[in-house]
Amino acid sequence: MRDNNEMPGHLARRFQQIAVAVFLAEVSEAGFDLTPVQYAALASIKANPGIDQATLAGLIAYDRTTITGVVDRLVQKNLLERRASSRDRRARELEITDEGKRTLRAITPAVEEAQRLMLRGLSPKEAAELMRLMRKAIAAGNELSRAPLRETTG
Amino acid sequence: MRDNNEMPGHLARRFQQIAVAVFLAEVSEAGFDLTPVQYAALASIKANPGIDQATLAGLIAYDRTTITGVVDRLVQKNLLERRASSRDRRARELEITDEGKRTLRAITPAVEEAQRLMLRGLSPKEAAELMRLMRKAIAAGNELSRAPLRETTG
DNA sequence: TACTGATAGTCAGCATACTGAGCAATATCG
DNA sequence: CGATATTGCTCAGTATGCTGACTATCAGTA
Repeated sequence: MRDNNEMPGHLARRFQQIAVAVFLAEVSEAGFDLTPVQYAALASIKANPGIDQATLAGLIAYDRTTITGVVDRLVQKNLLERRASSRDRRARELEITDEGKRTLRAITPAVEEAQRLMLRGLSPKEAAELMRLMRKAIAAGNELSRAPLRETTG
Repeated sequence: MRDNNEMPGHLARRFQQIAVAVFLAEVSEAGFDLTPVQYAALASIKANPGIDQATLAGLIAYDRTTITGVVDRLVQKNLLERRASSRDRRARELEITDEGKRTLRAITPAVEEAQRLMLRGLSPKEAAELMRLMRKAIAAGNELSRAPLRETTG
């Protein structure tokens, strides 16, 4: 069998596994209980008030069915409000609450530290190169997953 | 907010998301129903007959509790046998079945093609560099997840 | 041998992620 | 306008992955 270390799929999973562990550890240490996708959703909603779930899903490249549950839990935690859209009665408009904004501000240093920590084995130049190569591979494969990135907000 | 494209955690998740989608698509097209972890487990057990679950988990860097379910499903599909160890009555020895060997052989080209496809946006040199950098980052963060890689078979 | 600690496996519970299906509402085109 | 296609969201079902707890067993030691 081919060595796992020669399988990009294995390396991708492993790197992401560590990234998630580092994220949760830093966030937990800072006194918060927020997952990576919950953070990404919260930040995107703050930057795009009133965004609907489908557009949000496209912005952070998550499946719509996953976003339903994520938003459920953020609403449960009083970090988000979900209300019916007036323009399109199928859609749900998402708005961050004051508590959501406070949480986002307070948690950001831990998130930044986590991003730094997950690359701690690399020099700054290597870290930049890793990110460039991941971006390039991702761009080429964007349409291959069910949840591609969609850059448009409208 | 920092751009998602500047967050290594986001890029890691996205790359892995595409890697899994490509893997499942290729394997499905080849007529099989096997997930990445199921493939990794099957291949490791073939290479290490009679391995116990904890050692297997260490070899492919999965959590023990995840491996329990994975092995359950592989046994269900008649690709594995799980039996009590004679040396250590806590342990379960894992053995690949003939059908498991046939499946592994038949599925390998699809798996190789998936590994190639998930890097299709990169030149060979870039692909090699991406893998080197992921390996380096992973090595530095190995102990940060609950399921670190353990290279020993004994 | 009795005690203590570590290890192998499982389980309950939770949160992603996916497939496929379904409903309601909107957009499009004849 | 009316039929059709598309879109936004949700749900059921399945499979990872994790935390924390539990049982059974083993290993080391007083």
